Amino acid sequence: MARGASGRPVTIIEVAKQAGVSISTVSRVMNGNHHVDPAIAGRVRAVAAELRYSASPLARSLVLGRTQRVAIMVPDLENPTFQSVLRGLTRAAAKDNYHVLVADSLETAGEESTLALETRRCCDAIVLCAPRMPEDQLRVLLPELAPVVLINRESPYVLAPTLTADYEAGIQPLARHLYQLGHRRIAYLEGNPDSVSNTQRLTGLARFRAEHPDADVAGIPCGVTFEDGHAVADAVIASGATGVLGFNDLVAMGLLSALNERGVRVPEQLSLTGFDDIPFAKYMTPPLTTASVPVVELGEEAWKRLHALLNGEKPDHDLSFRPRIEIRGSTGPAP
Amino acid sequence: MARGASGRPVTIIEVAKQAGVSISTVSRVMNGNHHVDPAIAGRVRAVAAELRYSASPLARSLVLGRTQRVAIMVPDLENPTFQSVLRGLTRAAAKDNYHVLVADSLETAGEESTLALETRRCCDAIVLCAPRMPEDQLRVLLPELAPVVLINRESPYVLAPTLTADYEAGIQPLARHLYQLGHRRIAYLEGNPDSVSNTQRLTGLARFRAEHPDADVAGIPCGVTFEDGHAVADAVIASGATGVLGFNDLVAMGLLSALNERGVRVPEQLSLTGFDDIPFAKYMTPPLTTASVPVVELGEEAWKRLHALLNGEKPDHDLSFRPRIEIRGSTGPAP
DNA sequence: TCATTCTTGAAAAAGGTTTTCCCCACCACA
DNA sequence: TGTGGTGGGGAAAACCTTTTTCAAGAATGA
Repeated sequence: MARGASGRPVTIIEVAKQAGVSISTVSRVMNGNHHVDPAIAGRVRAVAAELRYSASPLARSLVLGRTQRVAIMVPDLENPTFQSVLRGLTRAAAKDNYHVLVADSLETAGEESTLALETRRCCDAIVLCAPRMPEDQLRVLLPELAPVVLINRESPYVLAPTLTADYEAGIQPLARHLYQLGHRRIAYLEGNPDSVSNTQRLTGLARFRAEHPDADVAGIPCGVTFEDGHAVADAVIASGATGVLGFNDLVAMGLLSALNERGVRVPEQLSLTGFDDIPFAKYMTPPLTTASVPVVELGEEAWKRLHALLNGEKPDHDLSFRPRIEIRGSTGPAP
Repeated sequence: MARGASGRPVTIIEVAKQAGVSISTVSRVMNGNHHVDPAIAGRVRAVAAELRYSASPLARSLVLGRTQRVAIMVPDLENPTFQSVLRGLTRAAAKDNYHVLVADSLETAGEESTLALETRRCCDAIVLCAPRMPEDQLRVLLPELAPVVLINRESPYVLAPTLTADYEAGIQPLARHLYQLGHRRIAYLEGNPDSVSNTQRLTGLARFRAEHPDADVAGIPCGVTFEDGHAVADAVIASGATGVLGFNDLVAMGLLSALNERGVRVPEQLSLTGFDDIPFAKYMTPPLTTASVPVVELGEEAWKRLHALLNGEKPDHDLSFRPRIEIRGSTGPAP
């Protein structure tokens, strides 16, 4: 930080003194106010540059009532999905001169509301990813958080811009894809039972089951991480399923890894799908058949809505991204 | 945010009025100052709770001169390495009630200094990852940024806590590992020519060459991403190398993917190593031999030093993590 | 010359808190 | 009863900026 003669950060007062003008004038110049003599403006700017002055964001925030900062709370910063949302948000916000504060709730369900509120106080708005927060808790939280954009879950009670991936719609083409390949015994590796996105997938699978009564779709409790997927390999094998729908790419990759260790060949003996299309999915061996969710764009769209909200404009319509099936090498004809 | 009768956020003044005490007393109570009558303190706390008052972080920051916030600037938020550092930093800082601001410089070399300075002004300290910033630029930047912790590059001129991975030392066991497996024609997929970490690897390889004059180590210009690794497959094959050292796991995985497409079997026809041991490396098929760098801990250690700096304490010694070789399935005997 | 417009300055309010300084009351001791 | 000390509480300064108000002076046009 630029320090003045006093050794402390240089303030607007010193610039004013040095330039021989009033504080008002410096402020007017720095904020692009028109009614100021170009000659004086030039001098002020020169002095400001020489002193390396820039207004204290803190003081500015206080008087302006905005911090040029938004936050995002994610359940797990380790998850590539949220990393991508964060990236999309950060880059989009940066273009409008906003910074992004990141909060990792670590899925500590009890603290999520508190953390969100506390984080929200430091900035102008917040993006909330809380897939497992109980509905009634969300309901009281959201109004306190406004402006807020919700990601990956809807709240029927409160009006907040919401961006989702349509997991219910997305899982069906994957199941149908397996079905068309001849798979009749299908296993679904379940995510967190109390997460919205897991419920949606289950609903989608129920539809699929209704369409295809001859298919047997069995749920296997699993989880959301590599390790979870890795751990259920034996259960999968024991289930006799020939096609497996992973809750997400991570569990699919974990399972794939465990299957390799056990000598089970994919897709010859077992077909496997993921969900999300994280960057690594297409580089697996075999490349993972999955449903792609444009998470980076989700982050960007979140910013658009936040930005609109912050400017008192009406945000764009809610968006539900329809996952797009990406057929790759991890699925093949049923044995 | 809790809003008072006026519709605006409730301030310390309203609490004072409601409790029939002065502003000072409320402040003292809220900050745990001892010299206050327990009865009054109780009343103040009750009123504060009822009004859902909590002090404005902005105003607090202004008067306290600290924001309880630190920043991290990374060259590319898409890179799993920096994601992990961010995660380690965020979680460690959260334990001490600090928030983390994230800035993605996007490797726009020209703007890096400006972005860092601007970001730094919003918070109390910053973690800098700028592997490609020219030395002289870093030299003038660092003093301006203090308190600052440097990640993955040292600056010989300035005293700032520095955390690095010893890429020079780390690449040698990988090369030796290939050598011991009989590989004599070895290719190194180069990262960014102007990045410190690439230079260090080259130095390490020079050492290896000196040790093993009969080994032929050729550099192949590549890059740092999946796509870069994927793109050099033909050049690698044309080089006649039987062992390949990737700049990092990403290029190794990209190359692996391209080799699979071309029917080149790993490790039977070609052995391949990565660097970093990102979470996905061990789930590849075959699992990637690599050198593991504890990036999450790097983020945590960065926080420790930042925290010390912020409290006027002497930070722990600089740390250079010696990468640990992880031998997995992607390397095997030379054909 | 007069009226109008433009530019600048001075001063103050506002934003919300912490902290320093001071005062008052109370207690103990002489 | 007077004095010194102590502990608790209030007033005000400080943090730094933007914005508003008011006034004064200069320049311009009629």
